[in-house]
Amino acid sequence: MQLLDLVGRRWTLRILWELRDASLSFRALRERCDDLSPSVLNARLAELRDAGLVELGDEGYALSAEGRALGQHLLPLDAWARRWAARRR
Amino acid sequence: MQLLDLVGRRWTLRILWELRDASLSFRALRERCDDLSPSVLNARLAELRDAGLVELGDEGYALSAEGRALGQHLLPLDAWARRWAARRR
DNA sequence: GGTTGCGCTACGAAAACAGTAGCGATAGGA
DNA sequence: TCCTATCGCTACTGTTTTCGTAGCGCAACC
Repeated sequence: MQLLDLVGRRWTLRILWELRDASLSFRALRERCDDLSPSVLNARLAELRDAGLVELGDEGYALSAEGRALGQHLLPLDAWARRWAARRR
Repeated sequence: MQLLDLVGRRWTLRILWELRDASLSFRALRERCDDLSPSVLNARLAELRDAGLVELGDEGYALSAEGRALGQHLLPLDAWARRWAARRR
């Protein structure tokens, strides 16, 4: 799947995840992502904006309609991940 | 989510994806993944085995029961990804 | 004994990422 | 008007990760 080319890179999924239920400014987003380098954050945001999944509005960065749709499909994955994480400690 | 630490790295999702419906030998898996370096493949496989998602059997590498469960949750994501990829060309 | 395929390692070169400082723009208050 | 604060973002150096390639040790087969 071509989604892997986009999402199979460091920070990409994390950024989508952090934006899942709120708009965040560049700096706030950076803090949420363990203070990753602004250069990398900017590169990922450019890719995600280019892919039409994220957009920059008045209230900062937010998921687009498509980004939210993708986020919805991530939720069951998260539910599974939580059970998996709990199981393997 | 902690799954991101594992899956949010290059090749990890791709490897799971290639194993989704068949066992593959180390070398066959390597070919499917655009001939990625064996060192990286080995590192990812070690992580995935450590996470209990992949195991090495007589027929090569294959998803474990948990790995298959995760794969199931990837299918709707793939369906969405296909539509998304078609939409944005 | 030679060939074939297996999982895997070693190592130098290239690319990605981290860490930190700071720019230009905008807005608000003294 | 100047100071301060915050915004998105760039620049630059050093470390870490990944790539690319060669090849090892092992087993099976002829």
